[in-house]
Amino acid sequence: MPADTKTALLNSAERAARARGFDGFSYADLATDVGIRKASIHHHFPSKANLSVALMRRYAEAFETEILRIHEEKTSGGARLLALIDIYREALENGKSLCLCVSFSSSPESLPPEVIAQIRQFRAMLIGWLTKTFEAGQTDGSIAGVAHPELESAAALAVLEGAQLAARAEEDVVLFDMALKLLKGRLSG
Amino acid sequence: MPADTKTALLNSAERAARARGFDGFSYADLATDVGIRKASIHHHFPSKANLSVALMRRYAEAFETEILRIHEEKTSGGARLLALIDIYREALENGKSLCLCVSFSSSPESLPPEVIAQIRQFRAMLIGWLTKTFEAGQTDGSIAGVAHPELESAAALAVLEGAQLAARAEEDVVLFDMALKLLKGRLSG
DNA sequence: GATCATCAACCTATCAGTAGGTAGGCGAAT
DNA sequence: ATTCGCCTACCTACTGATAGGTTGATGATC
Repeated sequence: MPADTKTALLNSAERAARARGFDGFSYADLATDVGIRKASIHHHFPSKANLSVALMRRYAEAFETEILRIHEEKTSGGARLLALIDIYREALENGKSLCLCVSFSSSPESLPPEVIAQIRQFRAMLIGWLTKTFEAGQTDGSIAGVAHPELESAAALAVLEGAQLAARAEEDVVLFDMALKLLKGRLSG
Repeated sequence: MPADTKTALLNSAERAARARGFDGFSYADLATDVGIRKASIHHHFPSKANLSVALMRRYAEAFETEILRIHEEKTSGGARLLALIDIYREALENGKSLCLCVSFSSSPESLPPEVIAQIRQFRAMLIGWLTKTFEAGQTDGSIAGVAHPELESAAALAVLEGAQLAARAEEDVVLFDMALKLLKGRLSG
């Protein structure tokens, strides 16, 4: 669809990676999906490692933009956290897909060190945002029972990612909802 | 080491699957590791799908035995939960390995439906055990702030699995410890 | 007690398929 | 005239899997 082939390749690769993992799609799949020849992909992304870096960079940038937008749009910590939970739930697409970070985290041995560094940086950024969010929720009372914002954020991210993994494996979004129910029960505002 | 070649294959495959994922090892790898020819593996496990089923069955049985043992050895809910957390932490092997369930959950598309069913059953069993454990901790006061044991257990399992995934991806066991710190802080006895 | 069939366990050799990647050429746009 | 985007045509490496054969042990039969 996009006039830009490179973007079309990134879109196709991201969809595939999130649904079937980084090892779960090939240049042949991409070529078929986008409508060019397999070898032509190498013109845009010389290697699959190269593609993975571009994929992760685009994803991290888009994600950061989105949570900064949430931070501006929503005023309470509780509302912000709920919005993030919704992002992870939507990314599941009824148990058929993961967010790219979880997908890539599932097969680190297939990724170049550069992507591992990107993943580390992405998670650190997200933990930072979450810590601010829990602090806000602690102050404004929109998240119940917060004593240690930093520990809460580490636990919350693990729940989000773990719940997504389980829900996708069993193709049942209820597993995600069950795992998040406790946290959501603490939110208001 | 084991006189039994089949057991040696299972051991090698489990180690490989937990370290590099189910797609991360081949019959060739197994053959080299165990010291027989690649084709001979098919004598014991006709297909890789077949092997995955055997792997998951053995794992689930061993795991269930272990948590039943914990249930008998430890008297308080808090002590039992702590023992389970330790199992997951040990399985990480300093960020180089996952428990088999998380590893398999990372690549469901490579596994036969039978294994997906085994995974579902395994998680249900574990959730059941965890719910009992949170109930015990609620009653005996060894786990603080328990209001909904079933929701606690779903969240706890997600944290354990998510924390393991992240810690392995970044090869840093501190990520696991951080994610579990909040829960561990609620335990006593 | 020697022969015989059966079996598990393993072998060599090879299969078709797919992976990511490369070389070199062609046409259109700048 | 050069660069860009894409092509055809390949390549090497490796995947899981198969066919068919060898070995040695076991147990029954004569």
